[in-house]
Amino acid sequence: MDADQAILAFSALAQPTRLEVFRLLMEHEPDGLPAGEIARRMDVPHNTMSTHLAILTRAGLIEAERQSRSIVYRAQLEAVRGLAGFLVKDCCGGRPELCAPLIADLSPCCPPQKPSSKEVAHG
Amino acid sequence: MDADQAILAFSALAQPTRLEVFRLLMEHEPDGLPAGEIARRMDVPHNTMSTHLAILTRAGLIEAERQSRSIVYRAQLEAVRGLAGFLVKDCCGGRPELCAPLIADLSPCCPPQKPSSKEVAHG
DNA sequence: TCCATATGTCGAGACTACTCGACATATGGA
DNA sequence: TCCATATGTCGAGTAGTCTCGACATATGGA
Repeated sequence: MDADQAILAFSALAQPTRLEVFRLLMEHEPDGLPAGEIARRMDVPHNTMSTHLAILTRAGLIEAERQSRSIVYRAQLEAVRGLAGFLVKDCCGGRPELCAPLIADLSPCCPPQKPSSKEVAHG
Repeated sequence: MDADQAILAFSALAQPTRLEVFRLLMEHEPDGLPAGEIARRMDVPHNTMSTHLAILTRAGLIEAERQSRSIVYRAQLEAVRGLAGFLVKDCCGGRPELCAPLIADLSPCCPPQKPSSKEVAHG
């Protein structure tokens, strides 16, 4: 993930509809959702949504695959990894003392156990 | 970090000059840099830079503090933590199996070792 | 007060993004 | 081929962003 790619990703996520679409597709991993279904759920015209989906795709955050008449979109976990890595690693810059607490704060997000309740305490 | 705040942060970082300024200020933690120095280093007019700095500040990514006649800007590590957390935790959505590998990829970025010969000095 | 330095704010032009109607393309079925 | 469904592309209007000259504000020194 270089700076140009990061800017593409940041731009793509800096728009309410697209951010919600991305989160929606994250929830629907690994099955994905067809374009029409996404547009319906977000209450956005299909052509407007098509533009947003193209921008997210160009940023590498989602990927399209045709399934019969539908085109199913899926979130790209690799992109999230790359973008979060860019944010955190970039801050390191040879200075782990800055970066370490950032990662330490992320780790409790995914404990090696199944969460029974939805509580996520941060702060 | 809620969605609105995340969008502010993504928008702020989705611009080449601002992304570079943010990285520059990360390198200069915890001393920071005065606005004029930032503008000079980036070869950008001072008023243009002032606008960019205001946007980064409004997004919570940096903070200003007056020191005599200068206004010194510093990166906010808390914001990086929040944004990276939003990216990764948000992907969890009650599904640690998605999130865990993302964090696992970040961890080796900051091994628990001290920087040996590379002295970190502001130049 | 006056001046120099340091930074912020305003306004306008150029550029870009968002939206959506209209049309085009692609698939499946009869 | 014809039709219905599903999605993409184009064009135009509106709105927002980026940039920078000009001016305003804030600090320190004499």
